[in-house]
Amino acid sequence: MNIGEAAAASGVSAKMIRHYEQIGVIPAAERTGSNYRVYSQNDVHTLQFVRRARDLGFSMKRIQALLGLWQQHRPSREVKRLALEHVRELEGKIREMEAMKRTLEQLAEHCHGDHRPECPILEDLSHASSAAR
Amino acid sequence: MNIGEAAAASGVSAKMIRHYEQIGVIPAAERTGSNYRVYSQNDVHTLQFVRRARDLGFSMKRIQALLGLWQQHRPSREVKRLALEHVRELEGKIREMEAMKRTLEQLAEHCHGDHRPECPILEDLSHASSAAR
DNA sequence: GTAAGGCTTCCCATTGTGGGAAGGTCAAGA
DNA sequence: TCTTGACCTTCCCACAATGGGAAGCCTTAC
Repeated sequence: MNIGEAAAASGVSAKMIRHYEQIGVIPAAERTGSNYRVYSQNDVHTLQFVRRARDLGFSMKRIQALLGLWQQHRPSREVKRLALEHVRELEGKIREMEAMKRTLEQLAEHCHGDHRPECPILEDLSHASSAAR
Repeated sequence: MNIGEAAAASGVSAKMIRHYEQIGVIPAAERTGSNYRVYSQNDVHTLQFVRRARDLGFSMKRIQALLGLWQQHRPSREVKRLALEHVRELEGKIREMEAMKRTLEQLAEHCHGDHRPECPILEDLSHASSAAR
């Protein structure tokens, strides 16, 4: 099948399929005589794997690693390690964002939000001192 | 003072100060005869404002808006609106990431993480069907 | 005067995705 | 057979925010 069909079947845009090929996450597809990329059912499966991993927030680097582990039937140890590393990063980002959110909510709570220019939010921003990260 | 000093005093790197000037978030600094940028205490204050807003996760677009509202003593209504918009976006991202985290933790929990290649994480990725976003 | 360190601009890289242009290809219908 | 529309190709540009580094000018202290 052509790239468009593979894109529809995998949920990865044609643009992205070419990109993944270019950065080496997936191998270069075979070509027809007229230089069209050709995909098999198996390739679509690989693309679905990538898609799902992206949906779970994995970086392309880790996805490449996961793909390798999957296709070569390597020990699950590595897979679990990668996944838990990712979970730890997610946790870090979540905590950061929650701290921001809390700070902003507290500031906004005390902001009248009316015609007056006085505003605890601007107060905070203009007297930088507290730490949110 | 020169850009290096302003950077040290504001916590914004010289590189970033030039960038903010270039994209119009801060006005172009005055120059000395030898083309060095010159900053006042007031400029540093503005940079600190930007820094703090970045720490709270605001996008540069919103920071530009906030700076305008601050410097022109505009009604706090707008400020509050911008802040709450940002909070809502943070919430959305936090929820997304928590969903990913939950999914991954559940999958990892059932992964032996040993020498065997069987792994529920790879199982999930290769049978894409569930939705995480 | 010279050396060190600061400043200037310009280009490149990151991460993941998309838009769009210019041009080749293919299939179906008139 | 010719045309047309839909598809494919590559190449460049964009986003947001940040950093690295090069080449060259300026300043300051010794």
